[in-house]
Amino acid sequence: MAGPPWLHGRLRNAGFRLTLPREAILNVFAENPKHLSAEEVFLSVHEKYPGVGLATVYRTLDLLTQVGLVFKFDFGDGKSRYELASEAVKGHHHHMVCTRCGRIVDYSDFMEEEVKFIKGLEAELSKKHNFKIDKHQIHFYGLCERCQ
Amino acid sequence: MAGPPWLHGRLRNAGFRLTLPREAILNVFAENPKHLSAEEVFLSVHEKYPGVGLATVYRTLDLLTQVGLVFKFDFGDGKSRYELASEAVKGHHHHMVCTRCGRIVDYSDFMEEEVKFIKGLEAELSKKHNFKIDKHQIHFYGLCERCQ
DNA sequence: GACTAGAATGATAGTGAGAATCATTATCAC
DNA sequence: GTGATAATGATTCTCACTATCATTCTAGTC
Repeated sequence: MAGPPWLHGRLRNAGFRLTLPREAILNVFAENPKHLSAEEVFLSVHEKYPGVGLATVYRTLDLLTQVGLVFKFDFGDGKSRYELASEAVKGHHHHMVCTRCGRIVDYSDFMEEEVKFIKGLEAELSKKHNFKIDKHQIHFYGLCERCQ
Repeated sequence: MAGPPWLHGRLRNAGFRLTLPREAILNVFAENPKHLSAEEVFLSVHEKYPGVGLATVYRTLDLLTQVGLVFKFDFGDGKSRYELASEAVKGHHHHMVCTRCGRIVDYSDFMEEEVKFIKGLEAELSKKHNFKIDKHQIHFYGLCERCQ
């Protein structure tokens, strides 16, 4: 595996080593840019690299989240989901979650207004409550097209 | 226990029975209007009514959430949290979660602007994606005053 | 008020996501 | 290349929550 310099740099700078499982896991996201659960990542990695264990997947997902390469989401179905940060940034979007079938619909409409609004709110709240905000999540819940 | 008519009505209308555990659990929220985990509710109920089991607490919390008397939140610490809906409505607020100590800080500043903005966004999204939105959650994550 | 269908309960076992453990292996500064 | 030590894989463990089922309680009917 090549080991893209941006990954290498990102990990090394934070004092972590570049290993095959870590590359393999990141590649899964690159090939499948969606909201993946740890289980799904594990199955995907396992196809190409059967040696990679589930524990390593969990550890690596935590690591990548810490380092900021991956975003972690919780949509309330009992399992965390992960998404490549570069994807999320390139096409910044939020999520609508179907409370019946669990489908997650991305939307990127009105993001400019939304981001602008949220950033302003963040600034005000940080100041007033002395809370150092570094991340936000907005989720809409309801019924998707198919489940209504 | 008296059995407040609003509770009685709310449950009966939905085809559910009024039972002591259900009243007891609702009373816990009335006495302690915060974001309680199922475990915390269980311990609280258990003091006055040791007969009420954990399974019933979980079932009842689900029920109350369904009926709309209680809101369910997930702040990403592995356990769901619940809050009396009337409280939440009376003092509509959102949450900031400390990623170090897990503390949850409520804020109700700028709610009017926020609600107005979100409602507009909801309407647009519903129309465009044919998604029937009935609930939203906004969470800010970061470091609280004490943890910075 | 007694009777009854069936909803709700409590005790307990089961499930499943994720964390902890530890001996072994791989990375990388030198 | 070598060695310190970070990372891994296999496994076990934890713990929030669900399923099961015999028993109890609610509420409508008489």
